[in-house]
Amino acid sequence: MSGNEPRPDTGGPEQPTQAEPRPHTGRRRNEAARQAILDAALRLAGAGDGEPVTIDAIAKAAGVGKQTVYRWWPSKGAVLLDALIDRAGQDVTAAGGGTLREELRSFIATTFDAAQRDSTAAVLRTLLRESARDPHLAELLQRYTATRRTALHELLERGRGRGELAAGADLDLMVDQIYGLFWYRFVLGHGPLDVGVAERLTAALLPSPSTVPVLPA
Amino acid sequence: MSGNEPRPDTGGPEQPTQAEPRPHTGRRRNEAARQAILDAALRLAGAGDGEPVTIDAIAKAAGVGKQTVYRWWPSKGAVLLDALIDRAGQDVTAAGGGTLREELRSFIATTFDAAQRDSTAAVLRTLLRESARDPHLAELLQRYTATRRTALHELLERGRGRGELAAGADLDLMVDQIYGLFWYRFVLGHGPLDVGVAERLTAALLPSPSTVPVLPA
Amino acid sequence: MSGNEPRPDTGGPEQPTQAEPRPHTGRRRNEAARQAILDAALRLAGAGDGEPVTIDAIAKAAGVGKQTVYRWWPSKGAVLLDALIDRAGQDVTAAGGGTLREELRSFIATTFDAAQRDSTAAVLRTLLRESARDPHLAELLQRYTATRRTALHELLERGRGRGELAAGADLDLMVDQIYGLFWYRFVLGHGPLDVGVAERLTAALLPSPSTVPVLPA
Amino acid sequence: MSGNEPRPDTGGPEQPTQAEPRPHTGRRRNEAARQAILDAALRLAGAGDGEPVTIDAIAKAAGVGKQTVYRWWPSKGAVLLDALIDRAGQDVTAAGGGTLREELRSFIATTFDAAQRDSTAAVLRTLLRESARDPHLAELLQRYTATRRTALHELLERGRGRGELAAGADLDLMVDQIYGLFWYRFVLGHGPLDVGVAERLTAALLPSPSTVPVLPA
DNA sequence: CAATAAGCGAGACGGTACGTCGGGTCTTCAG
DNA sequence: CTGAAGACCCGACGTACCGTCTCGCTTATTG
Repeated sequence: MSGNEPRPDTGGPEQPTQAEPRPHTGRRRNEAARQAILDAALRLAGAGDGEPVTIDAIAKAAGVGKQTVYRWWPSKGAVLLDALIDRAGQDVTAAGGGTLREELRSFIATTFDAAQRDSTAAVLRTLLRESARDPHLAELLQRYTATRRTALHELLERGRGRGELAAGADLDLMVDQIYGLFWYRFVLGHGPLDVGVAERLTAALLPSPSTVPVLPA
Repeated sequence: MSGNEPRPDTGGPEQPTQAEPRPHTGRRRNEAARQAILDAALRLAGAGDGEPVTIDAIAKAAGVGKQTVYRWWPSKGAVLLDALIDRAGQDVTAAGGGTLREELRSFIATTFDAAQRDSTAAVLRTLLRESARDPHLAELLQRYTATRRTALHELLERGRGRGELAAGADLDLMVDQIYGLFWYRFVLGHGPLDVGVAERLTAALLPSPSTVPVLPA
Repeated sequence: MSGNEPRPDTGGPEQPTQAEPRPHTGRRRNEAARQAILDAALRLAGAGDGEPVTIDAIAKAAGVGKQTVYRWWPSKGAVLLDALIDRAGQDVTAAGGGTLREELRSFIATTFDAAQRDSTAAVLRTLLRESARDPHLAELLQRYTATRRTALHELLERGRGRGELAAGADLDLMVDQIYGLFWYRFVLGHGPLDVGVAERLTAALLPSPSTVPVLPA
Repeated sequence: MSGNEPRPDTGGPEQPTQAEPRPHTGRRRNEAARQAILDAALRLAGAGDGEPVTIDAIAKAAGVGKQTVYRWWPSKGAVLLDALIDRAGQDVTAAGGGTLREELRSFIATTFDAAQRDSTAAVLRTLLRESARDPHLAELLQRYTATRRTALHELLERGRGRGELAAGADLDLMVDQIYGLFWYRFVLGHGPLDVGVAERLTAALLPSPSTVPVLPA
């Protein structure tokens, strides 16, 4: 396949395909090993070739013993999730500072967009796959999605606080409509997840005042 | 997919746990074996004890050779999906004959309800689990969900035809909001899927005319 | 490999590799089917490609249902043995009419020769293979070898009757020395089975009086 | 973690029927597992009940995963052969120190005897069975028989060196007469393999000078 | 001539064993 | 004392044949 470049001190996050020796660090946790594992996990999960992403495969690709993986993560999926958060977690942090409508549309569009990037998409899919088998990962994933829901929920709350949303609006329902549609389309792939959809979804959730006086006077 | 004749004799459709011999049918497919396999699959998947639902287990529980399973279904999940459609598919057939609002609320509530029944829920979860590993099942599952979406889509179309929905309404988006929320909550289990939610979801999608004159004229 | 001898008409003429329809014969045994099965068995066993020679394979190659095989032969090996006897059994019939030494050498040489012919060799090997698994075939094979031993025994007896062998000679032992060496070399293939060996074996068993003093002094 | 009960030297080579846990040895091959596998293989093959001696059965009886068998042996028969050599190989080592006639008779008798012991006979038969299907084992078996032939050949050579055999004697032929008769009778079972036969076979191969005139005057 | 009785091609069936794969635990050994 | 290496036990996988079975057909014999 590809030639083996040295991967000098693992500051470099790129393993070409296989790993080569990395100095032991004695009694303390080897950060380089941790990085190598996360890298390898992302790389394999993101390869998109539908390979099963075995623990053995990750360990081998990272040039690491299986035990070193199990020592620090409880399951394969935990590694993946960790990798995802480490690398791709900050994407949708959705800086505020506009109308609710603008913020929401931006949030949704950014979410859609982040998931479309090939590597992330593959990792997400793999995560879902694995979470089906691994209850532990399922819980981690649930916790992770909870943080995303909370972020969105707070965005909506801020909007409601500014009076841009009816006081009785069911924010949880709105959040789940957004993320539900997102995951549903993401997993099944039967419909687009682009800016247009983000736009229309925003519109559907926040009927424009001119046509639909949802908001109190 | 296939019509189910009642399997008239054999009286009890319940094999307690193990099966008893069943007559050969020569070179024709043995319908009794098919039933036994589907029964066993549902029984095991619905047991809810989180057991992995092996093919060996299904075959053994059905009193059938493994090859007989593989002869007719390409994968474990295909068996489950077939079983699900055969047994539980007709639940949400959404009888018509009311206002769009009533029909929609009923459809959603029925969908939620069907998935809440323990046996169905377990089967659905097992299906998701397996579809993670098995691309073929994933496609089957996708096809199945497509039929459900179509059903819902037609319900909405009829409503629009009766003028109960704006001509420009994005029906696909609405469908995915509904099923998206459903699957999202079903899988993650972070929120309820009860009648109240069905109600509020309906309301969110069909704003009442008094408060929101969405409809023309 | 082996040339295809014509197998002149047989009624059901040439299967090239696969069979074509052959008329049913109603309630009596279909001789054409029998021939087709024996042919197919020999062909497969003699192919030498090391294929396992399945019953299914024989049936398919003969254009015959499995049951038709099982109806007439108790096991795969029985088919092979039957085929072998039918086709190749008469080879070593060892016409008499010389001195014992000449007859014996001829018998041995003919035996060696017959087994060397590629098609026969492969069938024999397959027979041995299968007889290891199939006790029934083992018995058949034993019966068959017994007839060969008897033939050889009678040859020796005739020689002894003519005074060409000591009255106390252990004919059974001699027979087994000959056939033992034959099978041993045939199966393991570590030594030749040619005319020279036949010659030397004969000499070893029938020491010529003139050269008898094998031992020096 | 590692608190396993001692079983300090494994001295007792007999697992009654089922095995008990054995300590891991980390990344080195587990010798205890190897022993357990060989023991189990011999035990099962020697049971004489004609059971097919499955790999699963060996693994289970040895308290070992199937993979551990396949990791070290290419086939079932290789295990058996290994076991045979390990356990029973030294039997016929043919101590020297007599006349050729005595040594040869002893060698043959010992060989016959070893094969008659029930456990060994069953193992041998199983080996033959398996070597029928497994070309790899066939080769191993061939190699093994070659070592036996060599041993016998050397015995004869030593005799010839001492002048007890004619310089032109065809030792290979003699060897194959001996082992040929042995295997022939062993496999077919149509004649005895006892001391008397050993005696007569020796006499046939080494005609005593005094009695040489086999042929009538 | 119809009815009967088999042989026949076909292939599904209940089983058993196969050899492979991946998971998670364990111990050794190099640094 | 860490981390690599990899053997270990386990159990599911999907395949290959086995020998049995029933079907629907064809045809020779019988009544």
